[in-house]
Amino acid sequence: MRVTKEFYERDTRIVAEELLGKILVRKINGKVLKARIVETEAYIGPIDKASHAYGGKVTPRTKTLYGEPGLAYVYLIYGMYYCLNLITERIDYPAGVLIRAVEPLENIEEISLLRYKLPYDKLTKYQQKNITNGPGKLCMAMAITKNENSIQTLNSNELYVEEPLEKYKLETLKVFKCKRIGIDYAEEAKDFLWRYYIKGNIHISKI
DNA sequence: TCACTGATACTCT
DNA sequence: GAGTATCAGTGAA
Repeated sequence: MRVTKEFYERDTRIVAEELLGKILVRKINGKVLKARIVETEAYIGPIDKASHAYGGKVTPRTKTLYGEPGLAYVYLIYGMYYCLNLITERIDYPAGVLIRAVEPLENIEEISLLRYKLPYDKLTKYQQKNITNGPGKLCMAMAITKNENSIQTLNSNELYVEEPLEKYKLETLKVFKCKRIGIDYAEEAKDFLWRYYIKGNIHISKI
């Protein structure tokens, strides 16, 4: 079951928290990749100096942030890496959730090839641990680029979020909150506790 | 395991 | 032209 529009039409912090444990689905080369979302961050433009759309700033890049809930917002960072966000709340309100880390569940072979060009059993322990534990890494591992920017994940069959199947449900889902990462420039906003992760999961980017 | 650093290209001023 | 919601490689412990 795919998550609904109503799921995204709520406070960004609630969406960020409830995305934990959900399944990110990506269809590529005729294969279906699935991964559990284990770490997220909320970005709420109007009140958040760390957001690209702080203070209602509109540029060609941030246009997607103002779009419908459920849209994918993909942007390039540091010239080399992509980051995936899901748009929340409502049209003309620039807010979204950054997916920071996932845990591969299905077609790990394909994920490994996309990420390292090597089969999974050829990876070092270090590579296996680092396969999807960061926003740039999971985009490499699931072939997400700026081509995927502005995809509506409520309609698309290429990229969307669904409820976990019974076998993928976590028995206990302990959520931890802390400060966000990599936004030291954001003054008071850098201290907001808008990063969420599943306690104890080894696939998060940083303790 | 940790701290440091260079790579890299796009976006906005 | 400056800055960036990051990562991998390096070298030291």
